[in-house]
Amino acid sequence: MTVRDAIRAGLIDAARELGAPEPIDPVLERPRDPAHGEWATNLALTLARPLRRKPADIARALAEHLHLADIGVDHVEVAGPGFINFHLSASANARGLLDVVRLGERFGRSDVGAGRRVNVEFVSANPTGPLHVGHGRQAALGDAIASLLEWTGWDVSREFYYNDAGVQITNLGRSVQARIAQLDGRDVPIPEGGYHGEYIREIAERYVVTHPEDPKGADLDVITRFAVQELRKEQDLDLQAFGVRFDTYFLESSLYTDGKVDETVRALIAGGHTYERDDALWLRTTDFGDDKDRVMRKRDGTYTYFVPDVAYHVTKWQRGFTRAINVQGADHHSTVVRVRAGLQALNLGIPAGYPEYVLHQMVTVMRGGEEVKISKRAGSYVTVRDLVDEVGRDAVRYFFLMRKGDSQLVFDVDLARSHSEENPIYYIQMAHARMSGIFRVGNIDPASITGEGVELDALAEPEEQELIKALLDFPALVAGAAEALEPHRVAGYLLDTARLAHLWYHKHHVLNEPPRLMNARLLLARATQLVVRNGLTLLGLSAPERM
RNA sequence: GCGCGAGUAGCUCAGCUGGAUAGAGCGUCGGCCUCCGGAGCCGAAGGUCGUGGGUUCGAAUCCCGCCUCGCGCACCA
Repeated sequence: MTVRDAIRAGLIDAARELGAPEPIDPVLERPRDPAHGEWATNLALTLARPLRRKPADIARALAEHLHLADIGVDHVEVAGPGFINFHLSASANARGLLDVVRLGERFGRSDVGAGRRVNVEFVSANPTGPLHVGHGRQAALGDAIASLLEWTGWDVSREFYYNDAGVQITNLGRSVQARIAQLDGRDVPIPEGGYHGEYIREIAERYVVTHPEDPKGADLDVITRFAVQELRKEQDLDLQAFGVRFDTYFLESSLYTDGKVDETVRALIAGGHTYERDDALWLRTTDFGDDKDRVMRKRDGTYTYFVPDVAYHVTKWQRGFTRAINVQGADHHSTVVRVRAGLQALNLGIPAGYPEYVLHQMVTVMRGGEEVKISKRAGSYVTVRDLVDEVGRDAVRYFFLMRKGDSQLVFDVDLARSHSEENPIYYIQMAHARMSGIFRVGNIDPASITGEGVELDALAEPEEQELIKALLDFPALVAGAAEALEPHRVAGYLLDTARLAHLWYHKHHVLNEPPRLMNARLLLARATQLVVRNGLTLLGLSAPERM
């Protein structure tokens, strides 16, 4: 039992003695000001109304009923409008370090997920071009969210959905076909809505080489399949460079070949929320909160994109994912209501909030103080691989994760590639490297640090007490970030913790101190190394031993 | 016009799901350390949290109106 849990239990008992109504759920938080102790609760403030007493009186009464000396609470004080502050002894605060080294790489994990299955879909780029910076943000975000869920006990499956059917794919094939014709000396323009990038020309060149039987590019089907295959290969290389792996690649085309789309349409019609108008088939999505109804089947007999989308999500449900999370760019937010409406119209017992969406805003790239213009149509844009090649995988991933998805992200290439302490990823990794350096220089195996026999009250310096608090907060932070699906909290936490680690390292020495002090500080160094490493690992970042 | 998101220090952004005197980095200013260096340390200034109401013991956080910016508003995905 942690000190925090013990305080909580004591508060519940004390509140009960005062006649507080059940359930009693005291909130314990870290006071902003270290002078307010290690923990504080607003319990008295929340009990003021039901008990019809002044908060400060309740706080004093609670404090009198608390018996916490044996768990290391040095003293308790009532402050402000009725907060109760708990001041721990140095050793009580540091006791948690023993858990850190005991749990090692597992410190920070928890089990709220209880092994339930969750599907995390992200990137899902159309195979019509290389992955650009927006996909990069999504790859980093999706992978980190998946990782957060794993850390909190979920059975996670990472999924990539390929839109390899539809108009855009047709445009891709025609674009390549036009380039083949141009190679053949004919003046054929890129069709309207087509793709102009240099990579299209390269695919055309490869097609001609690998398909000697079709030098004029007559077979559009074969060309299209070839182009999709080539681009998928390219995207795989992009993802590989980024260190992201998927468990499942789901092809939209399979929904057609397996009859899932027709099946879904029949089920939607049977569900009674469809109607015919103007030679088209409509779904009454307004029954489920949409602002207007949507066409399912167009006049030309083909389906609109959201029909296969619904069919796709039915397969997720049928594959046993009672929870599904989609990470997408905010420019796709109009699909949210439609997909959910489609699923509701099927009457399959799928919850109304299924699937969950994490939408992220746009990315702009800055280099030399100027914005790098991105234009997909003109074929000039920064790809994920360009970025990884230029600044390294860790910097790219961290920069994409350090802002919350809701805010637009400015990617400063110059900062990302700099090896200075202004660069947050460098600064964090340096903290880890420094801790590792202590063990290297001292010729001590960090894994041998168990904390056994360490005199914890030796860790009495303010920098040590602050660092310890931060380290012990890691599991709660991971749990909160996972619940909110917000990896940026981990990124920010690592930066804050690294700062505390550097401050401690600058001011105090570990090696060559008297044994009592050295052993205690080795424990702290080991715990710091582990927590920073665990956080980096969680975000898909490396934790170098030296830099 | 409608929907979603954002608006917090000069700049880039946090703010732990409603708590105490709103924080960090960079930048600015002042001081210190330094054999070497793409260095380091300490301190200070800097805020009507876009704005006007509301909810309550208490609001940057929740609700409503308005303003500004971004993204969407196709029988494209």
